[in-house]
Amino acid sequence: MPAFEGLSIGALARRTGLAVSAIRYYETQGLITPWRNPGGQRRYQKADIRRLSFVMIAQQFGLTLPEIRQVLSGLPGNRTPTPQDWKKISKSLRSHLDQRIDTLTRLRDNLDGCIGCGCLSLPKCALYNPDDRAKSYGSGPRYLMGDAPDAGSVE
Amino acid sequence: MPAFEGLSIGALARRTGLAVSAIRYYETQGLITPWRNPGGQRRYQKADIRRLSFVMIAQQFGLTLPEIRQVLSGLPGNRTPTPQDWKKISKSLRSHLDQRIDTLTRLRDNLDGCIGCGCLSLPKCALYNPDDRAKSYGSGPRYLMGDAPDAGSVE
DNA sequence: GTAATTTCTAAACCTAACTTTAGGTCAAGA
DNA sequence: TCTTGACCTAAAGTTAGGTTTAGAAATTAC
Repeated sequence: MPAFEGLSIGALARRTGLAVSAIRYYETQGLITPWRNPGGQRRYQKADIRRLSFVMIAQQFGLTLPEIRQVLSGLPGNRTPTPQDWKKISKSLRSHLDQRIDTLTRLRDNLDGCIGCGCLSLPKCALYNPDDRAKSYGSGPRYLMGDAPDAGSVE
Repeated sequence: MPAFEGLSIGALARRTGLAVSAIRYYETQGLITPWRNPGGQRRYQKADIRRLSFVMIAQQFGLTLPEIRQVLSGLPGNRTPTPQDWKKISKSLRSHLDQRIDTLTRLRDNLDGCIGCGCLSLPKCALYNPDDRAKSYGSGPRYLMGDAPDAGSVE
């Protein structure tokens, strides 16, 4: 059996279902690091199939590429990852996912409260300034669904 | 009490916490429709505060602007929406949210299965081709997390 | 030994959801 | 009235996550 010469980028693309251009792009983002053959073409380890599959799964879970890079940095750099290694970082994925589910569930419950109580216009509405507001909206508090405290009713 | 002359875009921005530029952008996307004063400046109804708040909430829930436009089209066009109207379209938001939570929960359970059984490299891994794969990856099935059926083990 | 594929790089292009900029107008207050 | 701040339009810029294009070099297939 001949020495393993590495997968070409096209072969890796076929094995993962990714586009060749996407694989090159992931390289620029530090998600995968091929070596080059004498002609300058990229060559990949078989373990990179699994690595890219992990990237795809993590993306379905809503992680950004920088986040995925962070998670992948939990893999050993000096050897091919074992199933135990993958198990470990999969758990880190899982906690990401748990958080997102919690957030959405909390938002849903808040929305239910608003539907139930008809308070859609009140500053004390449960939707007001939930923890999950990502942005900071400039200075001072903001009142979702309608009214500032001093503003009377919405027409 | 003088007639209500409408809110300026700046006033609306202050009341909702949105940037003026965002409100103008939402107009191009058909999410809000101001009228113009004699000088050509935009003027908004007070009910538009609630409308934009709804947009912001729906965005937190992960809807795109076209989707939000669709949901908002459930509001009456000929009169100011009542609390009942808002309640109705909030329920439509809720079903969006339920779907997303279901999808994520299913993905999480699949991931758990993979962590538990150590099958991360198997084509029969629960992560293989879940219903939630958004894209179609070209021709034929794809094998996530590593191996094609004929491919031997990943190194 | 050719011809057909693949791959290479660099740069431009794409969508979503906005923001920023430039140059000019409108409105409100002292 | 004058001046400042708010507003106007159009166009270009921004970020994420890629794709497309162009022209050249490497590989593979026959």
